[in-house]
Amino acid sequence: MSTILDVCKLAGVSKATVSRVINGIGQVKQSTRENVFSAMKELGYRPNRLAQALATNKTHTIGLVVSDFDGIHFGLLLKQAAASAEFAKKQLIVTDGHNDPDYEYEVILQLEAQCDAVVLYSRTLTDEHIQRLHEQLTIPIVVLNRNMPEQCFHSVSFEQEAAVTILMDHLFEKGHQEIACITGHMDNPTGKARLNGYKNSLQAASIDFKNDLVKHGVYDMKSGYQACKELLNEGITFTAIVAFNDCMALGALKALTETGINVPEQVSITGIDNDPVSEFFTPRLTTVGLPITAMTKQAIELAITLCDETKPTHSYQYKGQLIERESVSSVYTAKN
Amino acid sequence: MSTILDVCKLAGVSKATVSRVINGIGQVKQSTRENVFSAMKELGYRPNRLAQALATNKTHTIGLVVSDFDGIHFGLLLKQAAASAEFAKKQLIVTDGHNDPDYEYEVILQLEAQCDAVVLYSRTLTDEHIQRLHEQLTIPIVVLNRNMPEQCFHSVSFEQEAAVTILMDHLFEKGHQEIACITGHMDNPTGKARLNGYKNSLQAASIDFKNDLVKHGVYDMKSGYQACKELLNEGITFTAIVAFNDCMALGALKALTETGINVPEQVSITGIDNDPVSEFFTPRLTTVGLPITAMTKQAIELAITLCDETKPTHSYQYKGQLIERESVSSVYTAKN
DNA sequence: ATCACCAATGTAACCGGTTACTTTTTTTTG
DNA sequence: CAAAAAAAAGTAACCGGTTACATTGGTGAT
Repeated sequence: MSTILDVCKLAGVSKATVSRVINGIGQVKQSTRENVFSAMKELGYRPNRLAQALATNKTHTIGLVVSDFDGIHFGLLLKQAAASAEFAKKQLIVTDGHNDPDYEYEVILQLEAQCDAVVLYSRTLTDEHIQRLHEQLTIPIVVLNRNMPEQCFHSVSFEQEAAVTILMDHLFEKGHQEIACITGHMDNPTGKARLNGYKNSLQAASIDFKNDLVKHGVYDMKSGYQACKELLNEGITFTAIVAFNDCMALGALKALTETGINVPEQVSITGIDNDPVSEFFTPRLTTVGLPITAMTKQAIELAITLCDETKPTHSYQYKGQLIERESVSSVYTAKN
Repeated sequence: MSTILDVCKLAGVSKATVSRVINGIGQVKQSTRENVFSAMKELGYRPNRLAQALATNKTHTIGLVVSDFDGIHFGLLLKQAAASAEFAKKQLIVTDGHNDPDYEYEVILQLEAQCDAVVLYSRTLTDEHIQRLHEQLTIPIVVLNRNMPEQCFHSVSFEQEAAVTILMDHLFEKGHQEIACITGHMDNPTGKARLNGYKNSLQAASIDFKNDLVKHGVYDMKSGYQACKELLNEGITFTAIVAFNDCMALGALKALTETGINVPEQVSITGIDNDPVSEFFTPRLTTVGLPITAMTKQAIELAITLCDETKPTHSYQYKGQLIERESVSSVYTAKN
């Protein structure tokens, strides 16, 4: 790999001049500029980003940290992040935290010198972790898809509790009263908020909360399948399932189908996310859309803005919307 | 962010000594070492990776470039890549090429200064692109999941043609003769190889190739759905579908189900990949497993090896294996 | 006490760029 | 045509580390 010195020699000028040509700033005679360009071309020269970053203290890079690469949103999330970053001519570095908070914490600290800002989509870090990071890091953080209790972060979040409320209300409207719940991880704010949505909806409808109707999953199809099997094995009656994401809802769908239970005739199912695959199952899944693409766009763009200017912290809140398909039926027609 | 100079001042030693302590090389008196450590701790110091990389010409980073973030393998691919990299204490930088060969090419060149080796999982780059990259780059490349015509690259690939052959043989065994084919992108070696598999299998079985039975998709569910709709609309008879990946097979399944055609009673469907979701559809999809996790592990480990030593180029070839589930039935029992 | 040797530490150049400041060259102006 | 102003180019310090080499100080052998 050729360096700026090779270009200097070939073009017969100093480093400063080459640098001026590269960056298009300062005064350079047209003929000199052309010489330098042709020298660069001849050598296949491209500036070393590391050296540039070190000299300017600007990396033109956004770090994106996710707790785990196999989350369901990651297709859309990464795609949009990459698109937004490219649009602003920033490099995007994506790293995962292996679902291990300590490792993830370490990864983010490591990223500090390599990025101008970080977007954090974390499931495993606690609020305290994030708080500590915020104090420790000299680069701005944008927290994505997580409701932070205090307003001291830049964040782009989703109204988790409302998402469940929307589903519950929809099911109530259809006459459902015995509604099972398949949660996600309960060790983080998202899971807790969604469960609150479930509980509060029941309370608002004056229906007793029954612990037996709640099973815990981990957001993948398999755990949804297993949770549903448990419900069935325990002989609990329910006419509908609220799963905390589409994957688990589809896993539950499989469990019911396998057992010979018709969805939605006998049991209705709902999810959250509007995962692209949900449309391809039969029946197509009724769900609450999580606008991950829009949220990601917002977060990356915010991070990019923060590279160049400081802004007062602001939280963007997104709301879910009910997407009605065929996995829910009225309980009145279902009784048979 | 504190620098090595801050540590020097606080510990009362020179940069060289601090550097020795950081890297654990050279002679340092125990008491000095302790002083330096406590100074580092007090300051929350962590070495700047960029500066280290610039000074040593070693980044301890592996670059992973994918054509597009929303490919179906990326969950497993990224997860394994991250795991293998962490295991070797290397940083992993993941970048996508937005499905644009020129952009992807540029991205890879940019990565040169930031990585010790690159793993390339590209759908859009041509063989010539890769050849040129190979000549131009000073860091080693490992090509993942792509059969390179010549042996001049490190590569980890999959026997694409054989994967289709396996499926065709399976269908022949079950008595199928009229087998439709839903391809992926035909502008790259993978698609071409798989189509060859289809054609050659037909020829080996003395069945005429019919162009009408072949529809082109783009590896996602929607295109599988549409391809299947076309087949149906054109009124072509077929008893089985070979799709070039699971997603499209599942899209086709949806199209058939919707039309009231029973799978596998009336039409059998097969895919390629063994995508985790395939097990959750009804019927569960019969497919050829693509061992993406093992392949990724191999590729990353190879790349890591190549950071430190040059090795003669070697191609690792992986074979698919038939995973029989319920989406294929015998044509004899199917006739009704 | 002298010398050799080795452990411990420091000095300074270097990695590949950027940039404030200085010097040289060219152009403008009276 | 000389002086002033503007343009063009160069010099050298700096970013935050590493490392070859030089220097210092202490130890044991003679």
